[in-house]
Amino acid sequence: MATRSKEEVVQEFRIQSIQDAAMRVIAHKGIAGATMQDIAEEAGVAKGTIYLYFRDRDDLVEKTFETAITQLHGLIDRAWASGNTFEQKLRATIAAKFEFFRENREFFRLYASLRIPEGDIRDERRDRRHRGHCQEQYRARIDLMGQALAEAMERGEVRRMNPKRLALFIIEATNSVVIERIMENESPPEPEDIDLVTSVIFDGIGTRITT
Amino acid sequence: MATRSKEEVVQEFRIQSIQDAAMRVIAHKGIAGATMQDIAEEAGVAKGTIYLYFRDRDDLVEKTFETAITQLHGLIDRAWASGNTFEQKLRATIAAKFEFFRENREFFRLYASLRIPEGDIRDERRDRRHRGHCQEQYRARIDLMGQALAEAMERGEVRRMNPKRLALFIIEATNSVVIERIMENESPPEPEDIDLVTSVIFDGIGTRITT
Amino acid sequence: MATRSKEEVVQEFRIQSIQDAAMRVIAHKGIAGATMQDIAEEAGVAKGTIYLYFRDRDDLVEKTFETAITQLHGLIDRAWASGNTFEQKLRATIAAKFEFFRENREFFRLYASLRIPEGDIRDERRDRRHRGHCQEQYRARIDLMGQALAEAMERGEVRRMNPKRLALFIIEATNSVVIERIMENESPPEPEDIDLVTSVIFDGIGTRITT
Amino acid sequence: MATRSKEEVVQEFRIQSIQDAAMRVIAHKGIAGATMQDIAEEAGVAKGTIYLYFRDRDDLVEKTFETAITQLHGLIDRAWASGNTFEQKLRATIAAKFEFFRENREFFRLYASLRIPEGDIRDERRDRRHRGHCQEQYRARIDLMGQALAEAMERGEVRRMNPKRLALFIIEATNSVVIERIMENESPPEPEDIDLVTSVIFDGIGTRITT
DNA sequence: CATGAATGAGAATTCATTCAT
DNA sequence: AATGAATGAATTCTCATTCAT
Repeated sequence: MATRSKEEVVQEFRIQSIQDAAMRVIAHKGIAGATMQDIAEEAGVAKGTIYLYFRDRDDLVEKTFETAITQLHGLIDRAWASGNTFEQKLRATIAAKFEFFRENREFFRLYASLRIPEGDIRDERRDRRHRGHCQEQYRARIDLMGQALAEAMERGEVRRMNPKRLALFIIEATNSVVIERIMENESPPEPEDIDLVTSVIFDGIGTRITT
Repeated sequence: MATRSKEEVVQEFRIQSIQDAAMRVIAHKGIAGATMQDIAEEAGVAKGTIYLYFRDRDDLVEKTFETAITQLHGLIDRAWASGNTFEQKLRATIAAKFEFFRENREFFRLYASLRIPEGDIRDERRDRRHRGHCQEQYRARIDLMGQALAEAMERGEVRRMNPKRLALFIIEATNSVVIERIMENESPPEPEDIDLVTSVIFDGIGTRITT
Repeated sequence: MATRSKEEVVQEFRIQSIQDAAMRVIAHKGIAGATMQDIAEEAGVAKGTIYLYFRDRDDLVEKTFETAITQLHGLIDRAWASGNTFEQKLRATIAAKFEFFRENREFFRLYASLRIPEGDIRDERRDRRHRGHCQEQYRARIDLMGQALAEAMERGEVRRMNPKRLALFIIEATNSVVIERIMENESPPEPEDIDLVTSVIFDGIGTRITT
Repeated sequence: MATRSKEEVVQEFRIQSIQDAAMRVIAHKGIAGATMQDIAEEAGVAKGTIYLYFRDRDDLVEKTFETAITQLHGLIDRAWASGNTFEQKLRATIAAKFEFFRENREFFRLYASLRIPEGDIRDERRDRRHRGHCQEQYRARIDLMGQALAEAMERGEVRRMNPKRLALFIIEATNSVVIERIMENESPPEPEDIDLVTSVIFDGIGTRITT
């Protein structure tokens, strides 16, 4: 079994609380506006301390992204596994996202910037940083959903179409409502939004008969 | 006929070429990473020259946003007007977006950041800046689409549901594919993606019969 | 007789109106705060035009100083010549200063900075600039007053003491009231201040008998 | 005994040495000409360090003013208290000023600019800055002297006249000799100048008998 | 380990000066 | 002669990062 020394526990705690602080500050001031000083104050440590646990600012931001995304993905995975049909899975997944962002409003800015990395797209160095992990995770999630869709197509639950494209479409369309709910002052009740999204995704908006 | 003095023409040309440069640099380095020096060099003018045409960095970024978005919206409006049924309009609109971003790849970063403004969400001052115009335009587009949807519902072309929510959903879902195409090295042919998006939006992904 | 061509007249007019503008702007914004743009606008000419008449900013400021001071000194000289006794001359001189600054409130800042030049005291280059002319004029006035005092001492009108030191003292003491009047919102009537100054200078503040 | 932690001592030392550097640089280059870089170099610290102790350039200049003026006023107050008659007090005060400026030649430029603030006289914002403290102190000193004069008038030591006006006159007249001594390469011995000033102020320059 | 004072490279902005028209 | 757009050096201020305590 994994036995961790007291030092390791303390270390992990530090890392986590710094990342939490980073998330809150970034949520408040934006990624560019969040200074190391801000984050250190929010975390209740000295600026220098952050550098004991993170190589530099980029490293902190990246790791903060990853941790939070991993958390979210854990929730989503559990939600996904809970349903039987594709529709059930989708509903549960959307509900999971709603819940996560209800509890972690701060995270939305990190999440939104996940798709569009800050730096130069063509800058080779970036491939080993933000994109390296986060964009990769993003791709992986799309692939996962794509696979699930392909299987649902096999089973006849879902019409046959390009599954990866469809996955992307569904994920982003879903996210749009999540982000909207965060930015709004008051949103419709969650079930209502969940119904709308699943309903449109499954049955479309049209009135004509589908064969 | 358009009567503009030579000075006005030169001025407009300068403004446009600086904005174009800004767009390229922002696309390359991100909004936070784009320095005035970068933009000036890209535009082939001196740093100080930019300040002859834009109050400050924020003003430049904002105006660059606006100009590009206005361009895009012009295209979209024309596309929208070209169709008869809601479906035709939607297809044309998606095609217009594809075309615009095919010609203006740099713009995607500006466009993406439109939804999530930089600074503090709760900061009142932001209301008069980026958000002031761009977020407003974004809202206006959603309202427009919402109205069109409401009318289509009246006509029986579209199922009855919350039209504003649906508008948001459709716009963002559409955008997701647009952005994806930009980030990809090679995408499926445009018509294929247009088909997928319209088809899903209209008929859903499900196989069951809709009434 | 001095015959001036039309060009010379126009030229002098330009020079004068630029200097006037400079005086107003400096009075309003301070020497450091007055930009060439400000002065050009105030003068109703283009920035570049100023450089046709003045070598550079320093030259403009210096010449503006000089012209105004020469004006003031003309007034003072006339006032001085108008009196017979030293006391009469002094009273007339103070009255002249009051009048000049009542009409040219803007000038006070230039005048005040006359004593303490802006740049490095030890900077040799400055000797040929601001100090070159203005400090020189300042010295010359003190010498003049010193000489007048020496003569008054000869005539027994004034006690024997270091005349140059005394001249300095009288000039600055007088100026202090002039500047004060400018900075105040409402001052005592001019004659009152003139009485106070001459009376103190002549008879001192003490109550004991002077021999 | 003064109990200050080591940090406080270091901090005060830093503040003091930066202000000292600022004083020297301003004396050398004038207020407008003194850059943060200059001051940092003179103080032997990095530019950024200054901002750890002063909000911005204005804050540094203002605090430097204040500290030096407070020092000077301390000397003056002690000198003033040391005399019995008004004349003794005045002599001691002048001597104190001479001494202070002999030791702090650099300060004269700050001191001189105290009367004429930099910016727009009518600018309301200035009331909370330079003027805010320093002009206030200047006014306070004049009031103090005015009161002392009023009392001396009561006691019959000084003739009856507008005490505030007189105070202003005496202070500025005195200062004029102080500043002159600084600007001169070689001045008369201090006692000589002190004698001249007190003598003129008390007995005037005239030869006629005062009642 | 933790700290936070110090650093200095780098960013935005201003403005005196030039020069093509 | 007059203009004013363009320039870029110079200035203020910020903030990621280091390192002595």
